[in-house]
Amino acid sequence: MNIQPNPKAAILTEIMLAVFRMQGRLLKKGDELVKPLNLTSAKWQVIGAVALAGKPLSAPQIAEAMGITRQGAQKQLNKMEKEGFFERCPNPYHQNSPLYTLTDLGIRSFSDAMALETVWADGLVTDLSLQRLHETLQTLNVIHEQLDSPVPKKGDR
Amino acid sequence: MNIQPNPKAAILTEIMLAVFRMQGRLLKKGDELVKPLNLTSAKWQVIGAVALAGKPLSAPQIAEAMGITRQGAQKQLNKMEKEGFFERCPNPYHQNSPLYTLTDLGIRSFSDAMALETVWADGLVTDLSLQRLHETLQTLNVIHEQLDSPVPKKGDR
DNA sequence: CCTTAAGTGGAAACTAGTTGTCATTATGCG
DNA sequence: CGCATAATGACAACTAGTTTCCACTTAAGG
Repeated sequence: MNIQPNPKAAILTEIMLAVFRMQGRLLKKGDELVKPLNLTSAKWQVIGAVALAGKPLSAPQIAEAMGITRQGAQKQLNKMEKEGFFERCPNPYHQNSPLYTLTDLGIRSFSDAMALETVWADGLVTDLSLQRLHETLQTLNVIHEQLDSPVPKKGDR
Repeated sequence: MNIQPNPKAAILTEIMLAVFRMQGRLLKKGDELVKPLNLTSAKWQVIGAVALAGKPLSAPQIAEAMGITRQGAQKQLNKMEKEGFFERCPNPYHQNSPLYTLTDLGIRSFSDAMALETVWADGLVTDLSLQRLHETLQTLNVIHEQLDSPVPKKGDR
């Protein structure tokens, strides 16, 4: 099963696979969690981006906060505006690029989702120490930063 | 920024966000890495599932190994058969459900991808200890197992 | 046997994201 | 001011997965 010579690289491979598995599971669980609020994981993330910014954002700003393309964010925004989670308000710096504000419904949905998520998360971490969680987060962040650097060529090591 | 009362749950939330960010980055990097082999991350994963099993698998078996639905796996398989990575061979136990074998091209693609991945992974883990990586993997696995249990009700804690 | 339930492939509609193109709207520089 | 360039929204086509339905095979029970 383990064909890779470097044991650290082998574990990293398993971490990558764990990340894939977790992502799928998290999205599914998230969808279930916020379904009563008429939300999906994706919509929840859009609302979260604006709520955490604490001010109206344009579509490209939301995209950047979420780490997706501006077209992807725009798609969700167009739907969510019709569903009443957001309102457009004029952007003083760009007439063609409105800012998106959370409506009352949007604000309420976010705080409801946050409440659900807190209860859920509490139940997941009982077996793990704070120290352990900290280290894990830090490790993931280190790997994530490394992912920004280019793929090394064969002669580079 | 941190509105959650339980510090462990708050860190877990950040771990979840880190997992989302990493998943996106990993897929993008994976696509770049195996593009010279005429592969994508998704196809690489399908090939990997069969290669690691060491024997031909049916579509539902591949789906289970990958953690996706059988229809999702079938879609990739139908495409990849046309592209010459797989061959169908008759399933003695189910005439309607062929087994998928890697062709020479499929086998070669997998080992080439593995070689590329090893070089890449080596470069990502130089800053991290084996111990640290082990603990991270273990933590992720604990969280993943917890994700299988149902969302706790308000009275459960 | 026959019938029923489970497993399977195929196809369609859907979610969520991507890339690419086009027209319009800023922005900055000469 | 005017013009090249960047930013933006709209739209279309694509990837990768999901759910849902239908039809056919297989397995198990009476």
